[in-house]
This record gives sequence, C-alpha cells and structure tokens, in this order.
Amino acid sequence: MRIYNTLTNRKEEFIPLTSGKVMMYACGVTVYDYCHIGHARSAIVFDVIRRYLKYKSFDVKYVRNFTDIDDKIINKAQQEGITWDAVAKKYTDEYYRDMDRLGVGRADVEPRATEHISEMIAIVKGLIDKGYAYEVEGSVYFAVDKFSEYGKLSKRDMEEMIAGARVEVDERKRNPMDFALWKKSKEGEPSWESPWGLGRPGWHIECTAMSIKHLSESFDIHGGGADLIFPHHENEIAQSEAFTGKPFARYWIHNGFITIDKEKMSKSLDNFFTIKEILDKFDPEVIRLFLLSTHYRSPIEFSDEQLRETESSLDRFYSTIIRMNNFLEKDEDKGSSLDAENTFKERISSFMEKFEEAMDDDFNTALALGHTFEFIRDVNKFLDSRPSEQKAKELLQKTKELFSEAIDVLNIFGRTPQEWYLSLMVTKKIGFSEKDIIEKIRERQDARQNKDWARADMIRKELEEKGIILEDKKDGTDWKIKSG
RNA sequence: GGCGGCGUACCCAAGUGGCUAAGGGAGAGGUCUGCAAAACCUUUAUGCAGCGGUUCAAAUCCGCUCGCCGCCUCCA
Repeated sequence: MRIYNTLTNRKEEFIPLTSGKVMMYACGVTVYDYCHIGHARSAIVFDVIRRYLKYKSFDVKYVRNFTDIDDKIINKAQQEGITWDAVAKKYTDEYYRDMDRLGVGRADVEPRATEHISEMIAIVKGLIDKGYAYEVEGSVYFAVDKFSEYGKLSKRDMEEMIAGARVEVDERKRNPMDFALWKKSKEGEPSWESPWGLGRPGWHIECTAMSIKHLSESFDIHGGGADLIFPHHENEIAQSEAFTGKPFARYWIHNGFITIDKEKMSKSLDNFFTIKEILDKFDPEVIRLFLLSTHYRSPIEFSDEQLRETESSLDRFYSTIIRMNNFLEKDEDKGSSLDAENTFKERISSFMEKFEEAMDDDFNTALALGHTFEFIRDVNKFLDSRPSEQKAKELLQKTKELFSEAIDVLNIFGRTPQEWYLSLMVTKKIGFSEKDIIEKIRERQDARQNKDWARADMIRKELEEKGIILEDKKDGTDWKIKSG
C-alpha cells in the first residue's frame, strides 16, 4: 500500500510502526458554526481511509478531536448571548447530526481540547524547561528558531516567511514566527489555572497533547485539510518533536479543497454551502459518492449540476440491484449462455483485485469507483444474456457479497433500492406517497389489460410530471424516482 | 515576492514511460418494448493547454510559453 506523504512530497510504501497496527489522528473541527461541505470532505476522506485500513486487516486506532475552546467560539458566544461551552455543545451536536447522515463513523477516541488542559500545561512546562518556549506576561510562546527543522512539512524557509509575513507582528514575541502555546486570558474570558496565571491553550498544543495521550509520542498517520499544513501541522511537529525528542507522525495526509467557481470555499469569501443546505436538496449518499469520485488530494469544483450527475450515476447502481433482486426472486427465462457465464465469472474474480489495487495506490477512490461501475455493466450484460437459472443465482449471490465488501470500505451503495427511492422522494419533494403510486400503477394496469394505451400513457405521463418513472416488466410495473 | 499544485472528449474524472487513453453524466443511432423506461450495443479525444527536447517508445520525463488555482493570516 502506498500513501502520498506531505512530509516527503511523494508516495511511500506504508509501513506502520507496529506491524498490523495503525495509529491515526485527524484534525476535526472547531465547533463554533455549522459544518460546510469542505468539512464533510475531510471527514469522509479520513473515514474511508480508516475503513480501508480495517479492510486490510489492520488494527486501527483512530483519534479525531474537537476544538472546543478558541477565539471564534468566544466571539460566537457573545453574538448568540450564550456561554462558550453552550456554543461548543450546540455545534458538536450539529456536527454529529450532519456526519451521521453522511455515513461518517465515529472515531475510536474523540477528545476535546478542554478535557486535556492539564496535559497541555505539562507539555508547555516541559518546553520551557527544555528551552524551546518562553513566557511573556502570562502567555507562553514557542521559539521557532530553537527548532532547526521548522518548516520541514510546509517546505518553508524561515527567513522567507518573515520577509513575506503578512501577520501583524506581536512585540512580545522574540521572533515574528513564534506562536502561542498558552494565552493569557482577558477579563471575562474562559480561563484555566496555570503556572503562568489564568489563561487558555493556544490552538496547536491540543493536538500534540491529545495525540500523545491517546496514541503515542510517535504514531503512523496524521491528517487534515491541506490548509492545516501551515501553520497548524508545522507547529504541531515543532512543539511535539521538541518536547519528546522523537519523530511525531510518520505519514502526513492532506485532502484538497472544495471550490466554487474555481475559488476555495471559505467563510471570508462567503461562498460556502453548509452540509445542511445541501442535504435539503440531495441524498447524503449522493454527496458521499460525489466527494469520493475525485481523488482526495485534488480540488473539487462544487455545483448542483455535478451533484445531479452523481445522483444519476448512483441511480444506475440501484437500478442494477433491482434487476439482480428481480432475477434472484423470480423465475426468469432460461437460456443457454455458457460464454456469458464464463466471462462474468472472470469479471467477478477480478473485481475486488482491481478495487484493492486502486485503493492501495494512495486511496484512489475515483479509480475504485470506476472499476465498480465497470463491474455494474458486466452484471447488466450478464443479466441481459438470460442465463440459466441455478448457476446464475450463485454468481449473482457472489456479486452481492463483493458489493458488500466494497460497501464496507466506501460506505456507499449499502442501502436497498427501496430505501434509495424513498429517500429520493423526500429530497426531491415528490408530492406522491408510495401508496398513491401503487394505486396509479394498478389503475394503469387495468387500462393496459384492456389495451387502452391512451389511458395507460396518460397515467404514466401524469406520474412522470411528478418525477416518478414507471417501468413495465413482464410480471408487473416497477416505479422509481427520476434522478438527475 | 517565496513555495506548491493544476490544465485529459460537450461536462465531471482516472491514468504519471510501452496493450485499442478507465469510469460516470449528457447527446446521436440501434436492439428490446403496445409505446416508453431500464439495460445492452455502436458512436462523441489518431489525441491529453501550446511549442520544443530526451527516448526505440511520453498525456506521463525535461525546458520554455500561456491560462487557472492554493498556501505564506483563522480556515477542512
């Protein structure tokens, strides 16, 4: 298995510290507002990485944090007139609501910054003792020039950074690039006791404290959005390695951004969409498939049109599942098709091989999905060949097993077609209930029996205008929701 | 200014030295169907931003040019 490592800027063979075990940490969110689709991407990417590592039989320990104390949270509390911890609670709940719907699993440990104040203080103290940090008026800063490898992750040179720095220079810092480990709190702000007086932790120190506590001083994978490379992850490395004297994370994985009109989605540009807004219009599985249809490091241009296309392709999957189920449940015509059977057998045996090969190459979900859809066509082709019953049912059963393996990894394609269409009924705000549709189908069936084609077509058209598609089969009429 | 990335068909997108350049969406034609839909088949890049170069061989490596974007400030 190969993983692209931001630290070395190339794909590397993945070898965990302890054979068979993987310790991974991903930066979660600061809980001060609703999550947007960019947060969804990051969460889904690492969810899939975690699932795939498990699929590969690694014993995975996955840690993802919540930043629950920070300037933005304090500001939000003032705006909303509630306490800072009420803000954190509210948006943590919202985070779970969104992520649950998107099929993002819980991490094994989900630590919060405020639950690790004492660990952070201990590290800050240690850094002062070792000469890497200094106190000024109740705040503590990390001295970047004491850490000779500073800049190794973001490939930055200290002098250049200072020259190009747009950051306001804080006179109390010895070096403009120094960053806060501990911040003295102002009157009325949340604060904790520390050797330097009342204050609160700087942003970066929490990840150092929590990854060391819940994983180890050295661990395998650390990830997050590409915008965390600098300064967040660079600072984490500096303070962690200075503190422990050991290498921090070995593989750094960063996901690309979501763009709108080619520009990075961001709060300041006000060009972001919350997960909630999108879920109002699209099925969560569509969003997940859409985000995994592009390699995790590439940017993704977000648009409704793209989501509609994804919806159509997901519908292709479920339409095929319906065909398979129909075949498995009913007695279809038999035919002789040894060639088709043998060809399909070959496809079955090579599918997971290709799928794994794609995922092994830096988690190439886009390619893995390509193979999946190729396989879907093979399934349809096989069904078109009117295969002989008993053998075919065995093969289709095997196919379903393969799909469920892919499902375990991507957490897509896992529902029944019925669930899929019922969900589409809701997101597309179809005015008809399933019962209404079945009633209409029955009406139309009568008309068809009487060869009253005009009436049958009229009913079909009426439903189509509502977004409901009818498909006449030999032994009945199926309905589905129009996708795209 | 420094560092980095990207440019593949009508749209999205995989492919980073060697089989006919995956896959999805959309369009066109066909098979099937009472008619449809779905499915399948055929079709839409002799070419991968442009120009040079390296090589027996390049979308893939190198150079230049053009265009777009990101990071350097909180940010997934």
